[in-house]
Amino acid sequence: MLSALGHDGRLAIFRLLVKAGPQGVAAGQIARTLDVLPNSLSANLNILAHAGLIASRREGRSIIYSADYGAMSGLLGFLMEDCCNGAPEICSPLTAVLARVEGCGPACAPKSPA
Amino acid sequence: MLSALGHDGRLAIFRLLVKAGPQGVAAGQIARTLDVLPNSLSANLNILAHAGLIASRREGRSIIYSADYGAMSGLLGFLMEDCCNGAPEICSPLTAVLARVEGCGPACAPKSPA
DNA sequence: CTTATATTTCGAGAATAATGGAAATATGGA
DNA sequence: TCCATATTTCCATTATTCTCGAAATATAAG
Repeated sequence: MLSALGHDGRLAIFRLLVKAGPQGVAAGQIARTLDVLPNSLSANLNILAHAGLIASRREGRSIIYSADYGAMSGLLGFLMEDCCNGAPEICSPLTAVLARVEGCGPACAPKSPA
Repeated sequence: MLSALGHDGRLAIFRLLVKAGPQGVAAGQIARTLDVLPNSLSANLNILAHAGLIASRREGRSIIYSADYGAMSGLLGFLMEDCCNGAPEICSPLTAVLARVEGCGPACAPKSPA
């Protein structure tokens, strides 16, 4: 997953998909938005999907891609536990980040642009 | 940073340094612990350092490498904010992770192996 | 000043990844 | 069936990264 995200284009794709929400975005629209060739995009979508970071579903002629929240959460959890185990200086600021985004919790509105 | 960590060997190095704490580990000992050639290690340490994830200091004949907690915290913060903005499903489990590592906070013991 | 230890730098070869054009597949509609 | 749209697959080229041996640098000690 880290190497999949360690690529400007793929990170941009993933960010776009996360911001788009669970409904996802069609491949063609991703290509237009990010101004990349459809075949390059397809290859990168494949890499992200193979890493488990995104999912896809067909809808008519389009194929809709969406971020896999669980996977990203798992990745962050792995990094945090792997890091915090012995390094509270890493996690401490993260509680502040979580507090700032504040919408994070079982009882929050799905979309509240800060 | 993501691409620096998106490499098995470098991730192993970084994890080792995080676990070692602020005192750091000498390059030679890293090489022995992870069983990698010293020149390969040096190249990877360079990549991690250039990404800002680790720092180095000379100590006698050895060069001691240590994890940069602030950089890792910043990376996680970026990922969390970039992701949570609109995706509480990602952050929600992370509060649980933070609660589990529990040592994370201004007033916690620096080392409490769970 | 020579020797030993620790680490880096250099350089070449191999492996891997990225890019982009062109063709192929899949779906929907006339 | 035929055409248009959407996406993928195939392929070759280029670029980047990885790996490892050998030499170079830096520090310490006798």
